[in-house]
Amino acid sequence: MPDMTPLTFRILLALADANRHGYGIIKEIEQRDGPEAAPSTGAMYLALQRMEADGLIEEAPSPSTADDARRRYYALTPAGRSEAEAESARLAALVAVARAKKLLVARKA
Amino acid sequence: MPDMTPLTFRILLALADANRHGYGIIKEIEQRDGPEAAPSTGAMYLALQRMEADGLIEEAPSPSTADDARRRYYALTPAGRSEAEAESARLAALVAVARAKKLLVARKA
DNA sequence: GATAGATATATAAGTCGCTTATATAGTGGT
DNA sequence: ACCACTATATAAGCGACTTATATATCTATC
Repeated sequence: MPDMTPLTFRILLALADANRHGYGIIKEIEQRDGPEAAPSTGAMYLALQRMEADGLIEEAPSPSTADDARRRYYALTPAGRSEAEAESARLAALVAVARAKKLLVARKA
Repeated sequence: MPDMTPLTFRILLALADANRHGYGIIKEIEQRDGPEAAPSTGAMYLALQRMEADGLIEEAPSPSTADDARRRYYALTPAGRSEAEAESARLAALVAVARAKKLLVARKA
């Protein structure tokens, strides 16, 4: 199995510190990386379905009783966290190569 | 335009410090990341064609007169280098988030 | 100088994930 | 009431990758 898609990793990353719902993940990416980087709703909900089927995430209870009933929250499974860690390490290694080849000027990560 | 594909970035990365030919890039990735991470020949040559059409790379002369005549060498264009730098920065930012969310234990990059 | 295995490039068929578009409906502010 | 925003979902189409196949050269060994 080669590496996961960039969107899959971004979703795992978003869920790493808190359970979130699809639309909330989109908004989080939008705030952090700008509106251009935000995935479409179509991509997001298809990705969530696929990731749940793959056992990377699972549905979680709403964090508040007064929450919007439409929201479907997701949490990382142990497998999902493990995959996220593995991909993080792979990306970190890639960034290290980029730095060695002078593609990154300042040490930012 | 969203982000480039992982394969595209790996190719740009491979060409960042030297001109290389398709098969050589595959072997370089295989040595650095293991046999599982190596792209298929089908993916490689299609990617090279696409990237040349997109102006990210261009064909370069053989580095040696005694070289294998079948090899087609490629070099980064200025646009290709610029894109590689931009994607490197994006990935570095992503790795920084992964580190902040405790997905990376040791500082490796 | 024949054979074998690695090297090297290329393309077709099929799969899969993302884009674009559309649909539906609840929520919150004025 | 109205309207924009929030929220999820699915279908059609496209593009990138996988798998498989084809072809040919190079290098080592016998």
